[in-house]
Amino acid sequence: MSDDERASQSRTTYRHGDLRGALIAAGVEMAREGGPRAIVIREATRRAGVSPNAAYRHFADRDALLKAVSDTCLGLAADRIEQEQAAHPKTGDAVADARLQLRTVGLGYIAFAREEPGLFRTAFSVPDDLRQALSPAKAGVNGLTPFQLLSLALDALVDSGALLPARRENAEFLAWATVHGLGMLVIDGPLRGLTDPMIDFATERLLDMVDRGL
Amino acid sequence: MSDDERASQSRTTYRHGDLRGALIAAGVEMAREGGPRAIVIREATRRAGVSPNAAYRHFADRDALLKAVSDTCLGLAADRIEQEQAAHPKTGDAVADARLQLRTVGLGYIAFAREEPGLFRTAFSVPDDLRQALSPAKAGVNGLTPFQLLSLALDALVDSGALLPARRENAEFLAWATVHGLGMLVIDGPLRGLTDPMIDFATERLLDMVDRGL
DNA sequence: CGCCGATGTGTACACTGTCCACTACCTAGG
DNA sequence: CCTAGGTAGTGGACAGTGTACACATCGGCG
Repeated sequence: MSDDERASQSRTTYRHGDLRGALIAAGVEMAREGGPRAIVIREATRRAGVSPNAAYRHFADRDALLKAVSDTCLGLAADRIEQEQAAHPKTGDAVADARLQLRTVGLGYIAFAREEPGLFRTAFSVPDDLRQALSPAKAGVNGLTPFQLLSLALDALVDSGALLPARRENAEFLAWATVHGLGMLVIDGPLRGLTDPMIDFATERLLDMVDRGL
Repeated sequence: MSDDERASQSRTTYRHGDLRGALIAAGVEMAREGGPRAIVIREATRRAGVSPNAAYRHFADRDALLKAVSDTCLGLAADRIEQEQAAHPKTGDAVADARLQLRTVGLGYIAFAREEPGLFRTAFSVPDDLRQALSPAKAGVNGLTPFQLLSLALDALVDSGALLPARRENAEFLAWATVHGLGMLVIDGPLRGLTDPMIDFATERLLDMVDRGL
């Protein structure tokens, strides 16, 4: 019987084993269904089979738990982006590949927002800062954060010659803002009622716009 | 002594006069400082000088109040956009004016996000739908919603010949998503730490991108 | 004038975040 | 091997929240 198994059912030991991780996992699950507002300390401890106050050994307060869950969600976003990139193999043409790499970042990002709106909203429900955009806590399984994946794509674009170095600086902001906005508007902004094909189409046009306008 | 004055201090009448409006106003004030999460029924009733349950005569639950406050915030955003437009008088050149009109929508939108982050977040904290984007509840003092202001700007762009009609369809989504994303990232996303000039610069570049890429 | 529907009050309950004192356990040092 | 001390989890308590239910008050309409 592994530690995980022991932790998930009624445990026999006094110590939990990985309560911090269990609380975050519970938080992710609640966020998946109800967004950031659904993250509730007492419910998380209940799911971890532990008394409410045990959470305070690992998180200063609810906001600290929310922050940890939010970081985890960003990591999941990174995973989704990488999954999209894996689904679009390179062709060998450096320029085309670089442009595709940037496009897949956007596609994966939007896909994550649409597939996991609760997690997406949670990821951005907590004030952040550029200095922390590279924090390993926000990274996916491959150790890269969404911001890093975007930066890499833009670097590749410059390397291939498809983007002038003068236009490279801070291009992250433009690309990110564009795609982020679409994600937000699609999941609970005015674009919510749109059919899937319509969203697909809008996504393509948006990415075209970035491609052309960057 | 006006109704407003009577309502704001300890009232003498049993009836409040405009409790619904007072609760929304209180909600806006709380949202201004603490965002959507700070909107609290009991506190709103306290500020209105009324018992907690009185709110339930006017709102089904907290979410209903939140929704009403959110709509009001959208109206305030519309006002801020119109203010920006008023600050950029027309030149007489139809093409230049149309492009400026679109740009001022973006500028006003971002300005609102930066000046009133709490209200901005509140405006988009409630799931919405395109069918309600024109609802008068979301309109500013001139009766237009932000969405309508954007649509008008795009129409002007087509009329002036600066935008091909084929590209007009659903262009709202692209323009809105772009600017909305920047707003979100600036107020509590990774772009938060940026200095004002940096944000100004990013805004200009973003609007250039839309102008070029639409 | 009297009644009735709309508006506000009072009481109550379940639930939350979080503080405090306490307990069970693990482990390093003798 | 035993003990001291820190770490992790428990139990009880409190203030504050959303909200249901029954009741009080009042303005306007017949």
